[in-house]
Amino acid sequence: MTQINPIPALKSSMAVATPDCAGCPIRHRAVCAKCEADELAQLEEVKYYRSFEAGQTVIWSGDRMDFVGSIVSGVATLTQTMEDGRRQMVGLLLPSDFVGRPGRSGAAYDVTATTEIVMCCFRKKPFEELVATTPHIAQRLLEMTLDELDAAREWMLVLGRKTAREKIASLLSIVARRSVLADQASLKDGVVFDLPLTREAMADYLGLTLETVSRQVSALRRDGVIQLDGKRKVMVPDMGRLMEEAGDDSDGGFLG
Amino acid sequence: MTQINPIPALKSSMAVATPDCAGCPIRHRAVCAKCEADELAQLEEVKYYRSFEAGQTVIWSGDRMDFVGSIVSGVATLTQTMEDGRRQMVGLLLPSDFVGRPGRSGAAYDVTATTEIVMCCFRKKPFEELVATTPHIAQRLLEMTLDELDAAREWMLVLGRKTAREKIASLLSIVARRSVLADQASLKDGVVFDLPLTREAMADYLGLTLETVSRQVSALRRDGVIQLDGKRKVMVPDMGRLMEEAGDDSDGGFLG
DNA sequence: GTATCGCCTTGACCCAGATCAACCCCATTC
DNA sequence: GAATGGGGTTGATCTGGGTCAAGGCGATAC
Repeated sequence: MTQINPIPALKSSMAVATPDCAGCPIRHRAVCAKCEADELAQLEEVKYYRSFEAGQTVIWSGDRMDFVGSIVSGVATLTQTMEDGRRQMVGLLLPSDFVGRPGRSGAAYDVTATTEIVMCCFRKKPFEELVATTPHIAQRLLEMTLDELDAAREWMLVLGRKTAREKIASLLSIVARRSVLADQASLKDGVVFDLPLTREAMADYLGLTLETVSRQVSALRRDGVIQLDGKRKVMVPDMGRLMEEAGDDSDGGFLG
Repeated sequence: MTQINPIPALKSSMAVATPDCAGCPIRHRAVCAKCEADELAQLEEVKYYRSFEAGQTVIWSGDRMDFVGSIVSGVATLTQTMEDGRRQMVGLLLPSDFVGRPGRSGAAYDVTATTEIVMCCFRKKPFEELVATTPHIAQRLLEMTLDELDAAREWMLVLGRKTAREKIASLLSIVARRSVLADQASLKDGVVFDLPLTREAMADYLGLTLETVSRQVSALRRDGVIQLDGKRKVMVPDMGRLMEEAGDDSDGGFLG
């Protein structure tokens, strides 16, 4: 079961992204300018990068997990599987998202790369020591975990009470918001992004079948809520409209 | 909207429970024996108790929340509501569960007492200062938040992929496990507990209608998985059977 | 007593989304 | 360029759970 890839040499194509480590939990979502330098000094010796190809499993549920880290680029998913094969995705990991659970020895979910990804990892022991001795780090992790908890609870509403069409719109809306933030693009009139998930992965996230996903995506296209360029490139002419379709009661601060 | 009850004098009937504060995040789920005394000394001056009657709202989503705390006795719920009235419960708060979000100013969900409850509260400012200066506290909170995140993700599987019958069995199984732990009762053959939720509340938790909840509860009774004494008292002759009905792939350490 | 109210149950019917099945599209590979 | 295979679409049909409606039951009020 356990399938740990050897730590790969960085490809030259990654060299641009890695020196700044956009997804590093310490640096990117900065804890504290004052102490950041010291923290990094401590961490550099236990920090390393790993990359995975689309479709590869990063770690299986139940396996020992001797690192924590975050996504630098690409998209990964957290999924749970029942004995009879029913699957539910419980998290979508985009760049800057944290992976791993300080204080826990095993992985609780399957982590799978859905695109090629690069992760910034820290060996778990020294990272935990840092957490134990540096209040700001534990606070920062608490902050990030609370964000994840909010996201999980928002998703409970999606899973429990929304229609298939609203579910699709909710997913597109979330991916659009995150992608756009990353691209620093202005918007309000027209957002374009790549959908990094297959129809099946979308179905697993939304608690639907892939056929229903396909039908509802087609319906949203037919109704002009989205436009498609190929299967994966999505254009949203009016984010407000999309968020209405998602049944959101606010724009989440996305629009002016 | 904002509805804060005056802090009530403790009833004599509570006096038994409160001095030890079973639900206190610092004490009950102890952080560290060594420093506990100091922490408590700091906290006592900002710690107080509040009680609410069944049906009362503790705080509304969006309201300012100037305290954090935990449930000492009784049961409360976290719910989210859409504009059109669809409701999804996103958390069930049992004794020892934490309420509130350090570092956040507003409540994210409606918190409602479903039975009479007693909470142990801390004023938020001083609590946050303690968190900022005491690594163990932040770590303990991180630990508790990770537990909640796991629970939320487990619930995503329930909401997204389980049938109505499995959903009911999952809920009964969770409440049974928590109640029994609290009672220190032995088990393996026969568990009895009170279901602190109306059929409607169960429906809101499970993403079902109250009619479906009623039908499936009846079906589980008819099939001998549970026995009912009145509407709320539940007897489970065989926890293993119940967990099979819930579709759980493990007993969660409950048996054997 | 009986009226009222909140909560629950049960039945009849309906529909959103699942299931089953055929087919399309397009990138690889030989 | 034919074969293969992994996504994706679309249609036909089925069904689990929703919706609507009619009581039941026990507690409190008069």
